[in-house]
Amino acid sequence: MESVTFAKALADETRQKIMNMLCCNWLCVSDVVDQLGNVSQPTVSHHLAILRDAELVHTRREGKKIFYTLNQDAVAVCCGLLMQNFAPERIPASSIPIAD
Amino acid sequence: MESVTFAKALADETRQKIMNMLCCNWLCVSDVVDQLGNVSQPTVSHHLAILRDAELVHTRREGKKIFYTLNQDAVAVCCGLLMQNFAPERIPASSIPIAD
DNA sequence: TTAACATATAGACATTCATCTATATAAACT
DNA sequence: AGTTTATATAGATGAATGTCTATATGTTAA
Repeated sequence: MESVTFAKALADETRQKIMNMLCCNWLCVSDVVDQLGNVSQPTVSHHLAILRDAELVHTRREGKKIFYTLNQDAVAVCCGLLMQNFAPERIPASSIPIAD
Repeated sequence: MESVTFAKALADETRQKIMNMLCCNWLCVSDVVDQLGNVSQPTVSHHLAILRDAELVHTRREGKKIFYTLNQDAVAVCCGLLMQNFAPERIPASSIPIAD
């Protein structure tokens, strides 16, 4: 089930902090480590790997550094899925396709 | 952080199955147990308690039975929060309030 | 007031998970 | 080639979590 993977990726405070940092920004691993301040580099790499496996980040290599940014499209799709599954009566009728 | 509680509540397949059953339906605990088929009654009660603590279900007592249904408003609010936090560039401009 | 039924709680157990230290891999520079 | 820098992986450890059985709580009926 796809939405479980998504939920598990979000189910940790440190990971959500990282996602916030990567939202609209490209940061390398050491930047994330510095901005968090209280988590080791391997732990950050571990969290990034979970986000990568869930396809919630984009990656780019630049020399020794590897940059990450949040994949907002994936987040939007997953949130849409959650809405369809768990809040179908709160989706505006205008956004529901007309059957033929 | 509120969105972590939400994500944790969703971060289990059995719990998402239960949420699906309770979406648009009022079911009592034993109904959920029967429909799941492979989980004990205390386990179902445990999952329902987690959903209740996260305020994701409504509850109603009827004699010996206690009925649950999904709180779709809460789901919609939480999904909206996730979108704002993690997909702000995918929110249609029309839905962004105009500053004054 | 017992008995039966529905749900919740307590305690135990195995698994998952977040974190750390130590080390491996990979790239750039001298 | 060897050193430095950046990131990933391996292994260990404690905490959190999902599940079960046994039992307590609460409600209805005889």
